[in-house]
Amino acid sequence: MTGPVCVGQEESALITKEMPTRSILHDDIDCEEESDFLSDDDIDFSDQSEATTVETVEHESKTSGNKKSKQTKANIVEKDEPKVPKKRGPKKKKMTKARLMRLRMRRVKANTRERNRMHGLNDALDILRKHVPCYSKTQKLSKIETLRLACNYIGALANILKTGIRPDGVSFAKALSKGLSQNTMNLVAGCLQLNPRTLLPDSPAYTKPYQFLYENSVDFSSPLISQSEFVNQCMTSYDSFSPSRGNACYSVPSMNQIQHTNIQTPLNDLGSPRIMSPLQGFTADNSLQIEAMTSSNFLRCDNVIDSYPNNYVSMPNQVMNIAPIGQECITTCAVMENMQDSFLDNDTIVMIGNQHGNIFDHVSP
DNA sequence: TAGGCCATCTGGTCCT
DNA sequence: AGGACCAGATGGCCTA
Repeated sequence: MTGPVCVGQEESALITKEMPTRSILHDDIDCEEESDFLSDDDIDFSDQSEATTVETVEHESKTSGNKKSKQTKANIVEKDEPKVPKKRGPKKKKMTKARLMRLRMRRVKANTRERNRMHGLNDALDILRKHVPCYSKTQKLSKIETLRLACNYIGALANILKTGIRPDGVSFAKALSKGLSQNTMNLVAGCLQLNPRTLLPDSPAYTKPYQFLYENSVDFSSPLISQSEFVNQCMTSYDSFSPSRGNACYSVPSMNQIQHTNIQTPLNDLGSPRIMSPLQGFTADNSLQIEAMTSSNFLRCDNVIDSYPNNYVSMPNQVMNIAPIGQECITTCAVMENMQDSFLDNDTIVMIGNQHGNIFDHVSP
């Protein structure tokens, strides 16, 4: 914690510890008698520069010791400025000692609120840091980099869902790295176990986007697949391409960690398992656990699944229902992965979503 | 040492 | 009157 203030202390203590304010403390004012306080008409709390001007003028007149000069200056001001009718309404209150204290206390409370507000903002940013790829406790992303990376991440994931094409690691990393600093780009590259040079704009590593297709795909011959068969495939498949953790810093839990989390399959009115969208349900913490596969490892996105309450995947020529395939998060992810593979083979654009089109639109179940 | 990042204070504005 | 939000200012810390 930096800064001049000790957070969490009593306000009374804060009064003495906080930095003196320019407009409220007025340490230069002798507060012994009520008459010594200046009224609000004399002190402009809203514009320090104006107050300074008044002080300067008065100082000049004091040093010269000539009342006339002060009057002359006042006359000049009056002549130059158009006459303004006297303000109506209640007269401004005098700056009494009690009022001064109230204002000071109000400022202290406002500072506390502002601190708490910023702490809340930072807490939210910390949560966001954990949800973007390349989360690292040792190399903490700055605020701006976190926001940029999150934007890029959302865009990249949306692109995957929109096109159904799984990008290679370099393409994905490049998409994540748009507008990021060199340090963060290196971090992204490290997390994806890539050479940072491959992320340079003119890198010849991969010339086409999505050139490198992921190899560890599950054979998904039929869109309607039995639960047991699918789960078996998923377990085998995901075990095989679990990332080597190494230096990579992912938003945990990884697939291996969440694959045994039991989540109840929602039931319909008849008590049967409800038909689910491939992006619906099956999460460890009621959030989406899609793993966007890359050439090297996987990335993860959260908190999207609740936005996919519908039961189908639409394609240009067909609507495919996804059977309730299991009670574990991994299956949902596997469905997506396999569907991407099978559709990709047919060079078909996969539209995943609901009647309202936008996959990010929230629809109440 | 300059520059980036951050926490904090502050006053202004808007809203309740 | 008071709270939320915002942006500017300031000073501390860290790193290249």
